[in-house]
Amino acid sequence: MRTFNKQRITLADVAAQAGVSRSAVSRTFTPGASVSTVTRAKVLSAASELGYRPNLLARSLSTGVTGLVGVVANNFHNPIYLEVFDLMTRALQALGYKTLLINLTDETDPERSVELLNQYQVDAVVVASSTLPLGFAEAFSVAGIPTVHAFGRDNPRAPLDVVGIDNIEAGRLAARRLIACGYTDIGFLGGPERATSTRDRLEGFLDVLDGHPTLKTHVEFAGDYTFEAGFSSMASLLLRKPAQGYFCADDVISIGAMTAVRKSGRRVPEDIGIIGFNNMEIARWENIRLTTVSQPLNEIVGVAAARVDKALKGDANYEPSVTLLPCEVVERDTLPPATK
Amino acid sequence: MRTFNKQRITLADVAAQAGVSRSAVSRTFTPGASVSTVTRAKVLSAASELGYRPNLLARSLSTGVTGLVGVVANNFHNPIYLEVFDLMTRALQALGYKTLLINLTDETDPERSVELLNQYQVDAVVVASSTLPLGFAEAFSVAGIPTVHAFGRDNPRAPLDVVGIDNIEAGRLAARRLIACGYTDIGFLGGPERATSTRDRLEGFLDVLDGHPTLKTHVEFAGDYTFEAGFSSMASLLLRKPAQGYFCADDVISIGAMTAVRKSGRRVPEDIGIIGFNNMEIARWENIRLTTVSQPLNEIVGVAAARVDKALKGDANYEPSVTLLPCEVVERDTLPPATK
DNA sequence: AAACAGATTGCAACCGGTTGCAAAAAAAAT
DNA sequence: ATTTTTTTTGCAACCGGTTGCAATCTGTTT
Repeated sequence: MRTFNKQRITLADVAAQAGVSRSAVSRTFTPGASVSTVTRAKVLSAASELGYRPNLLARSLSTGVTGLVGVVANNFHNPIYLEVFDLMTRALQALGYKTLLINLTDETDPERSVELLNQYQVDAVVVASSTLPLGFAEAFSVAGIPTVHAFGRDNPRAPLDVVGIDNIEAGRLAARRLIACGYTDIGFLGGPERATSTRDRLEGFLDVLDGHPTLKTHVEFAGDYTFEAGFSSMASLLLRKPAQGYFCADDVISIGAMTAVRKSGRRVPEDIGIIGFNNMEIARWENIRLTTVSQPLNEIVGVAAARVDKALKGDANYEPSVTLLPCEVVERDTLPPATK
Repeated sequence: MRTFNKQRITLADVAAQAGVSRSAVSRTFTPGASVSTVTRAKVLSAASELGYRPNLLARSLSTGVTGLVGVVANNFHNPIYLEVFDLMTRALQALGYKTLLINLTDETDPERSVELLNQYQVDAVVVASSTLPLGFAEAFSVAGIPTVHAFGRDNPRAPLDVVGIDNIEAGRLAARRLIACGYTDIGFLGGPERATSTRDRLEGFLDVLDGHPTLKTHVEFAGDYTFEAGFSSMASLLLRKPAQGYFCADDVISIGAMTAVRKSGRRVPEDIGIIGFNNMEIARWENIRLTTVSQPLNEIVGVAAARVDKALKGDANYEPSVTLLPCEVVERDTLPPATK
């Protein structure tokens, strides 16, 4: 059997080698502590000679800080999250934190999740999801874990950091763009009906359309952020009388819908126009070229990481806050040009 | 400023409340330790009354086990990894481990990574990448961290756990399938030329074709696992004399290539056939329907997690081993039926 | 040269658990 | 009822660091 040399050099070893006290060694590795240049040098050379690496665990135990940030996610089917994980881990790593990835796909009980997080001893958690019920982020916060909800929305019940986009405004944006096509019959094809993000976008969408009483409006929910959901929703819409243009809740849904339209013999955008949401990489592909609303992923993640940092650095005037970033429509080939 | 109630109930609190020693409490929470049923009951009730949760950090300090498993990745652009993360986190969570996601996208120095991992105090690491240079996994292993390389290949220099697919055999599989189309001119469109996965697949591919000296063979590298790479590689191939059918290193590359073929006015599979690799979700989409070689993701991840567990459980007859799982081609619409 | 302030150092307690060991208690054997 | 065996318990040391405090060492100031 192979054994791994877990035997590590400790503080005491270095102290002995350098001929100083353990405190001296500790202070050498604690930024801002008081050590003379000569002892520091002795310690440093002894340390590098022995290959000393401080045990972060032990440090955590006395300082009460682990540097672990839990990243909670529950949707591993939408490619957008791969990008989110990439950006998030890099942002956190750059700030000196470690990313504990927690998969809550199968979890329905906020309390159990809190227990999980507490066990994991995370300093903070960022909930990266627009579909996780609000109760979760709330429960984390109530349990005393600094929480920032990325892709979330304001939650008046538990004051916590939220950073995301203004979904209501995004809904308006899409509605205006569809109206600008000259459409008189406009559809909304949402994701999961219960998700607050969907509901907010619908609110903004209807808000704009309410100002145009002559326009007809359809509202439908695909139920899921998947190709199949988009495809079959659109397929069944096509059997009835479809609208002229649709705002879909997600690029993947959009592509499903678009595929259904084309399969029925109709053309996009000539017969039916489609505008998506997220501007994921696929949307740029030559065979897709989806007109879509883009959210500033990079900024959202950056702000989320910065909020975590601020909360943990014990900034005296830290207060949970809500940051809503603007979206914009990126023009491609699935919507006719704006004319009005 | 908001403060978080980090003040936790400790062993001592519970001991006092229950009227027993701290050891008794500790033992109650240590499976297999010696406690009488009556004290256990006292402790348990005191604990739940106070809401006691053992501090895993402190436990780790004395036991030397953290339960943290580092998952190292460096490619956040291929959707396949989202699925990998999903499966991996769930598998590890199910075994009681926590997933530390480590993004090595920007890292080129194995030594620095080892330092990172050591700091992170992980019990083990699973390298989830086919493109990370072998030196990394090797360095981890040499540093004494149990390492399993998922999607890796045998590395004679450092004996470590490897679980993946038989890329050579996968190359043979694809070659045979293309030959069965009756093609006389067959192409290989690889990913990054240096990646061992690509090289192995090419080896198997050529191995089969060597047995058919009458067939013409083209070898090309897209260089990157992206749509654009596939698109532009194929576009430039089309300017010269393209082969009749191509084995592409990845589904995303395949889709790029397929798009280029169609854009040039040629048809898939009538004019040019394509077989991809990975069988990712997109490959199933109605507008893609890519014939492709599927790798058993679920099994790979499952085995990887199991190996980690075995190494950490201190199984006496644990030995690093290489597990190569078989692939299979899944038939869809981008290759003509097999006739020979 | 004496007095004093500031910088450096080491001691020892602490973070919150685990565990070897010997004493105490309970159960079994004589 | 006494001795032996087994089980339970608490003490105290330990895991590897941090840190308040008092003691020591410097370097000034007078």
